[in-house]
Amino acid sequence: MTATIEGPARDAQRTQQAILDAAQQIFAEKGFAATTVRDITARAGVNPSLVSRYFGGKLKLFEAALDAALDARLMTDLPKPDFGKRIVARFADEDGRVSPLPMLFRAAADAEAREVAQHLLRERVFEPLERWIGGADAAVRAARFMMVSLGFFTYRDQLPLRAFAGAIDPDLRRWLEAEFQAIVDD
Amino acid sequence: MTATIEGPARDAQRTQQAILDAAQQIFAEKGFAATTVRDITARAGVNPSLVSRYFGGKLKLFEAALDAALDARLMTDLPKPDFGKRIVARFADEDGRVSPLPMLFRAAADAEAREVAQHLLRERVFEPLERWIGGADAAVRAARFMMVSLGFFTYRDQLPLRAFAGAIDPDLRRWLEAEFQAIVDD
DNA sequence: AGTGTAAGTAAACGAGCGTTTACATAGTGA
DNA sequence: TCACTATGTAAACGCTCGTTTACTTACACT
Repeated sequence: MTATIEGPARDAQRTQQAILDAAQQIFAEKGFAATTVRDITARAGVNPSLVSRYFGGKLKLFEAALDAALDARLMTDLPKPDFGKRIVARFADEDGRVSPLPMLFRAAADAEAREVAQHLLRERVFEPLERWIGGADAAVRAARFMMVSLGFFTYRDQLPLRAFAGAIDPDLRRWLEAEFQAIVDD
Repeated sequence: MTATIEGPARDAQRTQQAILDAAQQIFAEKGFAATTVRDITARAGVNPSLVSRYFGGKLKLFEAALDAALDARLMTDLPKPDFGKRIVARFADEDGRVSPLPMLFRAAADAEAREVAQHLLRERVFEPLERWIGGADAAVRAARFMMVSLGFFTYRDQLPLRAFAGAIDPDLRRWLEAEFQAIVDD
């Protein structure tokens, strides 16, 4: 079937990675609270107790999963003149990998995971973005980015009332591109 | 102490109202999942079993609480030429009453309450707004309203990284006003 | 005044959760 | 080859939750 990497039947490192991978997927799908340890370990094919053993509990596993998913260049690698189109393309046209931003946004709504999510969001997303934007009002522009992103992801993933039957509505997409472009333009 | 309305010590109608009031407050504070039936009934000063007896369960109580909080004129009573400033003032400068919009947004993130929240959001918020805006692209404009509102409330209430130390930042406020105004302008 | 019913309470039920404990087993070095 | 240790499992613990059941109490009506 799958071309699994061979090796000894018991490998703690590989087991931890399997748990981490499953955690990233399921946390992204259902958020922190709705995801159970048994969900994750079932997908990883291991015993639920290993989450506490290897990661110190569900919350620590969540933090580790987010930390692993958070790429340093979430958006600050994009060219500013084309930022709007490029960031919407990255957000809307899923490129396969797990996007940590919705995971962070959803976790921020959960009381238990909020502290972890806020910390990572601040240090790994907001502040790099603020520095990248630069200028006197960089903080306000970064806040605008957070609001538009939050609105987009939440609306698309959690209450798609209209304009999201399959692909995103072209008019809505143009508006989003203009919004994001205006954040980096003068 | 309080000028309570007098009457018989046992009054089913008044008890139901007390539960409903407490439910509105606590659901608005903590969302659907994080609120327990015992939280609500403790504030109402009654027994937890009465939620099932009078409302048919926690979910039905949530629906009733939202339905009671949803004023028909959430925003479609505002004058369009001044819509931006007025809607931000209504959102930002809490006028005391419980705002049902954040309650709906937060509930939409919860799997169990999502159906209820989506239904109410569609029928009582989105569609009236769409009709009020009018024109060919009313649906897209209404979706823009949802996104900006979602972003604002979520950022303000759940991950205030910056620009929300106490009151809203003046620059951010001006941007929000312009965003909302652009939705109703041509 | 006494009785029937509505209103409310107390307590327990059953399920699901994260976590811990006790035990089994595979791999490794002497 | 044999013990030792790392790895993994099974089962249960303790807790919280929404809900149900059995019971008590206050009010209304004759």
